[in-house]
Amino acid sequence: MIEALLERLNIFHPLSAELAERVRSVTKIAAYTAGDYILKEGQVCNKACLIIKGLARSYYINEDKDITSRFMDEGFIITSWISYYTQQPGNEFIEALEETTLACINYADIQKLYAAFPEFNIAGRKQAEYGFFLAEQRTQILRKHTAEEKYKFFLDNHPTLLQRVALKHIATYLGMNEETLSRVRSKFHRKKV
Amino acid sequence: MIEALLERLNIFHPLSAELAERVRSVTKIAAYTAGDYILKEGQVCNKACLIIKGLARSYYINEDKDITSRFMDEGFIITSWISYYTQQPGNEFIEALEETTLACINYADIQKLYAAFPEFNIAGRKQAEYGFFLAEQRTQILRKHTAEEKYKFFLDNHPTLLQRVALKHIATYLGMNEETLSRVRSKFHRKKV
DNA sequence: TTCGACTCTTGACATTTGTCAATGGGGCTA
DNA sequence: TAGCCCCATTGACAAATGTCAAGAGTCGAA
Repeated sequence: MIEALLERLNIFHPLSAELAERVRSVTKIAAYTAGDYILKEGQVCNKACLIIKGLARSYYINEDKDITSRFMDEGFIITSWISYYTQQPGNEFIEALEETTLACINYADIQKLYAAFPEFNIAGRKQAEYGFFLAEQRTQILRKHTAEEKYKFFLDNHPTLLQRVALKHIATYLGMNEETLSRVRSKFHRKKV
Repeated sequence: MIEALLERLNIFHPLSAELAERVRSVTKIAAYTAGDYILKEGQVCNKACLIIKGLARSYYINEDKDITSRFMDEGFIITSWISYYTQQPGNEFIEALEETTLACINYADIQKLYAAFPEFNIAGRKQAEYGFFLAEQRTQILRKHTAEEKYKFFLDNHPTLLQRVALKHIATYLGMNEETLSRVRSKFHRKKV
């Protein structure tokens, strides 16, 4: 399991044997079943986790409503970034949507790795750059004007998620409600036939 | 001028004399007046620039409409991140809104610095982490439901920009049109008095 | 000063999206 | 199999936002 994490880091920058050993020693494997919480509102996100297998969803509560902020699947690194970056309690929940296995490292251990192994900052930089890139992509979807454009963008960018995720969560991810998404879909698919 | 950039990098991680000298040698100062383009649609964003002084706005065209994606002022590092990260042509314009001075380094030179000075990755990591953080913050504004919530969030998070930026640009930044923002403002300020 | 360009505001109306309520289907459990 | 819960869909109506058009104020150039 931990080897998946090491492989991933190796792609960013080859790890020395010593660094690999140190990473191995601080990584913890965690398993969740559908519906389990990986992080709760009000907690500090004090770890970063690679998804080995499974699917998770982050969301927050706004005026009693559950708003999905991200979907994360295999190969993705889970954090609630604002809370992780500031090390302050955040407002996001992260929930497993399927049987999910994670490889996690604590925030404090990650900082120690950065300090002890300067080259580990190369992997850290590339991961942060990639996270930034994904965040900018997510922003694009919210800037689309109409519900139909948003749905189309979602289909283009996350073709596999439609099968794995409840529509009501996709709706809040796209910034609309369940019923609007349902109407857009029926209109959209009628058009295509 | 270049010293401002070095100071900024020093905060992230103290630069060796050699690295500082190298940074100095690849940094170029550029000046723009209000209305000048710093980047145009279709170009590859091949540099990162610290704003020494001034204010800039990034935007893109969607169905003949100009949609503001970010405002950037003193101390901010300008990139069009998706284009910079992928080194592919992007769809963003970046425009100076005031007399603006930048300290710029080319993408290729930045990569060389990362390769030649591993500790430079510490600064790069921290900058990317911070950019990621800001991107997540910007996303929050777009997830607010009503025009009034969005305007309130903008006032709380960018109190100084209101004086420096045309309202029509703030409107598209918040995902609404000029008239809606105008109505929200008149309602909002009536309430407060 | 006068003209024109631009920004911001306001009104009337159209369109889109949200809300509330009801219905049907699928899957799980007793 | 019956009953239940959850999900997705649909309809009728309400609310929010967009569109189009007009007008007032500011600024700078001729």
